[in-house]
Amino acid sequence: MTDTGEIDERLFLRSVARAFAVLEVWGAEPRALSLGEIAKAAGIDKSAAQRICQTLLGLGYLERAAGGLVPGKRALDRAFDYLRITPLIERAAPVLGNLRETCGERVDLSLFDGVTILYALRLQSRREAFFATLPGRRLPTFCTSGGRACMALMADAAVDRLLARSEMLARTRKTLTDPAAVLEKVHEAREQGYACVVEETLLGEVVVAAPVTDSAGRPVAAVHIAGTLADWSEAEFRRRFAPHAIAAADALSG
Amino acid sequence: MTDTGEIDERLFLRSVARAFAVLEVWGAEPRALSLGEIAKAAGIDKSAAQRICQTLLGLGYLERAAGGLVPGKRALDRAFDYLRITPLIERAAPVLGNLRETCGERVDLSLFDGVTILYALRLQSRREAFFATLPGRRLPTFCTSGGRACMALMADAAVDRLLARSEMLARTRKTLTDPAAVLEKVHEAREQGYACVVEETLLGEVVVAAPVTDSAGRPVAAVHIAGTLADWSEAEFRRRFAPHAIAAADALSG
DNA sequence: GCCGAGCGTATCGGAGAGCGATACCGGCGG
DNA sequence: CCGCCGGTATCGCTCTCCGATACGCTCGGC
Repeated sequence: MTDTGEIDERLFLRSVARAFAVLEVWGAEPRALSLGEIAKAAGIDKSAAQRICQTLLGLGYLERAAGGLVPGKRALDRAFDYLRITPLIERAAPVLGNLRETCGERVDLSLFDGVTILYALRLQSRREAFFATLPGRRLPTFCTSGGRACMALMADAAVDRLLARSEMLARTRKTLTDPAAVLEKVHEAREQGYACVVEETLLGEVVVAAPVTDSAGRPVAAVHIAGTLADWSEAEFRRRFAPHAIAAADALSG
Repeated sequence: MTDTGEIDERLFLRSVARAFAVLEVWGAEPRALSLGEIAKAAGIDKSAAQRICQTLLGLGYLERAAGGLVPGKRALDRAFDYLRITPLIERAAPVLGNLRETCGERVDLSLFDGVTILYALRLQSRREAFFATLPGRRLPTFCTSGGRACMALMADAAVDRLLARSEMLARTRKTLTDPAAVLEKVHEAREQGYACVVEETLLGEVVVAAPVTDSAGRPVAAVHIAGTLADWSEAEFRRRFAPHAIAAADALSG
C-alpha cells in the first residue's frame, strides 16, 4: 500500500515537501553533505537549502558533523513512534523471539510497502553479529522471499502491475529479473503457503518467508527465516523451517 | 550535543516546523488520531492540520488507519539513514555483538543527547525476548547509568546545568531525584570509570555503563550491560561486568 | 602571494504560497 | 430532530517564503 498516494494539489505544502526532500537526500548519499551538495541533490537552490537546513538543525532532525550536515537523532524518535504504535510490531516481537530460539537462525519481520519491503524487526543468529542487518532497510519486493510471499496473496493482475512498476535490477547473478519467472515463483509460493529465495539478494543465503495478513486478508508483512548454504541445502532448509515461518505468520495474521 | 540549538529567526520556516510538530504529536499520544486531535495537540488550527496531514500522507510519513492517522513507514527510512551514516553505530555493532556473547546479558548502545539518552542498538539476552526494548527509545540522562557515565566526563558545572534543565521525576521509588545525590553518583562514576544504577529506572534491574567519547574526549554515547537482581547481587554484577563495559566503550572511543 | 572555487552566512523586495475563517456533507448518539 | 463530531472543500488577504545577490573565509593550485 502506501503508494505515496496522490493528493489534492491545493492542499500540498511545497515547503514541507522540500524539507523532506532534503532529509531524503541522505538515503542516496550516506555521508556528511555541504549545503551546496544538498541543494543540488534535492533539486532546490542554495537559499532554500539554507533555510530548510537551519530549520531542521533547530529541530534536531539534522546535525552538524565534520564535513557538513548529517541526519539528526530526532529521526530515531519518529521511527520509535511508528514501531510503538503499530500493533503488529508489538505482537510480533515475542513471536519472533520464540521463533529465533526454536530455529537458531536469523529471523526478521518485514513490512510490505509496494515495490519494496522494509525490515522492521531483526533478530540475528548467534554467528552473524555483523552490521547490514539494521531495521529500516528496504529491499525490492520482487526478489525477496518476504516480497514474494506477500505477492502470493494478491491477484495475478495486481502482481503483474506491481512487477511492472518495479525496477528489476539483479542484485546477484542468481536474481530473477524476468517478470514471468518471478510470477512463476509467486505461483509456487501461493501453492505452498511460503516463499523460498536462494541467493537472489545475497550469495550464499537461503531465506524462507510466510505472509502476514490484515483482517481483510491482504498481505501487510512477512516473517523471514534466513540461513546460509554453508549449513543447509535448500531442500533441508525448506523442510525444516518453512513450517515454523508459516506458523508464526499465521499467529500474527488476522 | 543537539540541544535543539537556537536558530536565526529570519531563516526559520514556520510551515516546516509545524509539520514536524504534527509528526511529534504521536510521541505523546501513541494511537490513531483525528485531524481535530492533531490540530489541538500540535497547537495549530484545523485548516493547517489538514494541509500538513495531506502533505505528509502524500509523502508517506503518515498513513491512514482505523480511527484516524498514524505515523508512516517512511519514518523508518530516515532512522535507517541516521544509523547507516553514523560511524559509531557501524563500529559498535560487532563490538556489542561480542559483548553480548561474552556476558549473556542484555547489551545496549545509548546516544547521549542532552537531558535524555536514546537507545540506538539493543541486543537482548536470551531470556527477555519481549518488547519495550526498541531502538529509538529515550530515557532521562540523570537516572540512567549511561547518562551518568557520560556526565562523569563533564565538568561539575556543566553537570549542574544539565541537571537543572532536567525534569527530575522519579521513575521508581528508588530513583534519586536530588541533584546533589545524583552529582555524588556522577563523582563515583568518574572515579571508577563506569556508572552503576540499581532499580532507578526499572525495579529489579541493575545496569552498568561506560562512556564512549569522540576524538576530543567529549561523551557521545555509552555501552550498557543490564541484568536482573534475581540473578545477581549489585556487587557481583559490578565486579563481573563493569570491566567488559569499560573495555567495549574504550574500543569505541576516540 | 594571488586567484578562483568552494564553503557558510546574511540581506531584501516582490509575489504567491500558505493562512485561517467559513461552509458543507455524513454519521453517530442523545 | 438536533448538535457534535468526523473529513472535505473554498477563497480572499497577507504575511511568509522565495531566490537573486553579496560578503568574508578557507582552501588548493599555480
